Amino acid sequence: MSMKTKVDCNKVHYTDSIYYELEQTSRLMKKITSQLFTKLEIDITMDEYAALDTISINAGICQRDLAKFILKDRANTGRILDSLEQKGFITRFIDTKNNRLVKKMGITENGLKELNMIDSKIERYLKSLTRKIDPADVDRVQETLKSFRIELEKVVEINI
Amino acid sequence: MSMKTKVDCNKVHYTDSIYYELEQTSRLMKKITSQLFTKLEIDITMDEYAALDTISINAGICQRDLAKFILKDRANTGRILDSLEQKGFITRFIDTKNNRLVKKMGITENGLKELNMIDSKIERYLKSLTRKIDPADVDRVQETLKSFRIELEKVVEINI
DNA sequence: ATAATATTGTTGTAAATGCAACATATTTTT
DNA sequence: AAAAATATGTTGCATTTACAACAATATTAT
Repeated sequence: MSMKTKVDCNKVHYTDSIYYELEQTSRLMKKITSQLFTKLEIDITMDEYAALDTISINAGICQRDLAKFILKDRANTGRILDSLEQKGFITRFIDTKNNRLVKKMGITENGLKELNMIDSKIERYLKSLTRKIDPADVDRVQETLKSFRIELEKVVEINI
Repeated sequence: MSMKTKVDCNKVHYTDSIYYELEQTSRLMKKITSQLFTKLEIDITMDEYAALDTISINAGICQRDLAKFILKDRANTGRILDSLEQKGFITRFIDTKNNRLVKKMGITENGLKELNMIDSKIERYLKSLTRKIDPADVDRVQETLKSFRIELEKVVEINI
């Protein structure tokens, strides 16, 4: 056996790493959710849905803080909010935060209705995805991912 | 305590689900890796890197099969390969698979050199990301993610 | 045999995304 | 007080992406 072959056999590949596994799984999950939204004729995007849910939890949040939550830049966060506002699911108002003028927002009655409607529509579909996995494993993965994400947040340069 | 408040407190939010945790962690990881590629002045994209690694493992793979591996559509897979070929990291050649004409590819000497160079450059940076996490947890998460991904692959409609 | 369907790759296009530049207002520095 | 730096949101643009349409070839159905 040549040295070259031996080295190649023992080589650690990026595509076998947890980083790539994470990306692949996430990409698949995103595609499935997107297909679900289309199939169920949900009339907001997945990003809008995530933003709406975040707003429902953090009432009166300003745009930049929301951007940090949803990991989008300020530009695209603004665009997502334009769409949600135009559809009547949120209201935006000028306020101050640390003596600065900011645009805050809140979910509307219709927005809450839409959010609950989507939740109830997708719940059983999403749950069925993990039916083959031990629920304890699911919880453990979520916990570890969260710890991992918190470590990542310390390292990443966020210029939002 | 009003019923409304009680219901809202017990509400299960999408943004607290493992699906969203997965997306958030993956987005952060991608951003960090991208910043690393810029910082280390690596002159191919992350997608090209993943494709190159996949090609190095699956010599003689055709474009469509590669597309399935890297979860891109045929169009963008072709574009990634155009770039890798133009940089001299892969060679493409016409061949047949099941009696069909296909474009197969292989990694070049320079491509392998580039791949190993990138691997050695990023290895310690990536490893340091999980230094606060128990290695056993990392392995377990990767295993569970893989099982999860395999389940997802059964559900998703892949028209590649 | 002819038509319909399937496989593979490419091209075109519209939407999403990130990034830089800008506008406005406030704080900090000199 | 004037200048520089910071915070917040918007606009413009170049890149990425997904999806549909197409071209070429092979298989299957009628």
